[in-house]
Amino acid sequence: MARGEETRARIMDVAQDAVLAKGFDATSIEEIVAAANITKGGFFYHFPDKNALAKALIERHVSVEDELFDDVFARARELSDDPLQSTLIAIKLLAELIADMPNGHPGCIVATAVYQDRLFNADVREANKVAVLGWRRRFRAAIDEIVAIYPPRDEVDLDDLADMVSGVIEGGLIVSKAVGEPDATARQIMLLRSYLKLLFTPQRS
Amino acid sequence: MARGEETRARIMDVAQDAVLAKGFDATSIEEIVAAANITKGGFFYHFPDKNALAKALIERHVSVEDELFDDVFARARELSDDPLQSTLIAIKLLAELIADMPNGHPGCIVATAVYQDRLFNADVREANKVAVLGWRRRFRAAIDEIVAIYPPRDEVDLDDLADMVSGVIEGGLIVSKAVGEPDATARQIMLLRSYLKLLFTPQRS
DNA sequence: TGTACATCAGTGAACGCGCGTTCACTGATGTAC
DNA sequence: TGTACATCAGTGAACGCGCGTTCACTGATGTAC
Repeated sequence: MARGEETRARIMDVAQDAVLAKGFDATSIEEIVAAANITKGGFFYHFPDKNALAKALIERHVSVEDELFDDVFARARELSDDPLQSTLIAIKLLAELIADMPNGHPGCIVATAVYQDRLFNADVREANKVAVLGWRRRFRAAIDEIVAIYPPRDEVDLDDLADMVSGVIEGGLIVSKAVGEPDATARQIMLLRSYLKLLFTPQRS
Repeated sequence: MARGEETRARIMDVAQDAVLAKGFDATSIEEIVAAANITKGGFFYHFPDKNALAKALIERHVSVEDELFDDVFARARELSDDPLQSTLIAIKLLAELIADMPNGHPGCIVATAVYQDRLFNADVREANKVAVLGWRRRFRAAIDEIVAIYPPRDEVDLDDLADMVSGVIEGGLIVSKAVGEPDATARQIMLLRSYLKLLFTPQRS
């Protein structure tokens, strides 16, 4: 990594921790640079203003999650050729990944941005929207493959069903953090898996 | 309403709108008192400090939601004696209530508090935890009634299932706000209803 | 290979503004006798 | 019924601190000839 890139990443790492714990406005540049061992001037060398940091955090978060989803679905595909089975496997792998995080998943930057959107300019809000729509497209594609073989056993809108993946994760994180049960998120994801199983598994008889 | 109570409620109303849109730290007392037509001194007559406002907002939000849930489940119970049917009706009523909100549901104070919990003292975090555990207890009671008659068709933990109600609503709000589709939350709630239907409806044959 | 210059990745001091909180005070309403 | 006093529901000015941002500067590394 180039000389400056390493510092930039360190700034974003400490900023992300703080933003997830206190929100964006309450996270001061002062404390970020202290934790990252640089000066304020150094911060403004990497980011023109505080809003640019928010945008960078969202975009990095999304690309990290995208890689994670790509990885999980690819591994699942290797384990089964059936689209329903491989999706169920992927969701289980995802739950296991989240369950294995030592102090629980740290939370989702997108969620914090949604509840602080009047702080940000249109750029940041757009990045947030694009992120969630990207997840919808991704999961919708997996669902389309399933539906082509297994007709759903209840009337559902497939985009809504795709959104449910993001929704259950986001909601699971909130419940998990509120009650202080780090693995609650993973268990919520397993319930979503149970739903997909019931919805698409053909009726025996 | 007593003379001071009306002012206190007005402070909380304007504060809640601002907190849901910008987060707690970014919501200044200055702007709250401007919107509520009082002076800063007036604010500190009603709340010893800003943390007390947060706690009051959470507690009021929870009691409002509790009343709403009580109402919805009571109305559903009148429409069916069967615990499964009445729960499915209650969830549908809930979705309709949220769908009918003009600009979408404004969001959940509990969610904002979870993602800003380092701002608050233990009091506020405890109020938040109590809120979510209260919802768990409430929905768990409804589920227990169902399970007594209809065995679940997949292996699920009933507390997790109870948490799923809060989770799907919280997650639905985030997705809804992120993509700018006010009725997305209601549609997510209907998917949860679909899950409960599939999970508990006895197999035909 | 050496030298001159440009760029990179910061430092460190200064700025003005808005924030949460305090406090002495006030005018309207309620209560005791 | 009138008066004295207490309480309620605020006002308004002041405070000190920390914030985001700017800017002139610097030392280390890279590049051209």
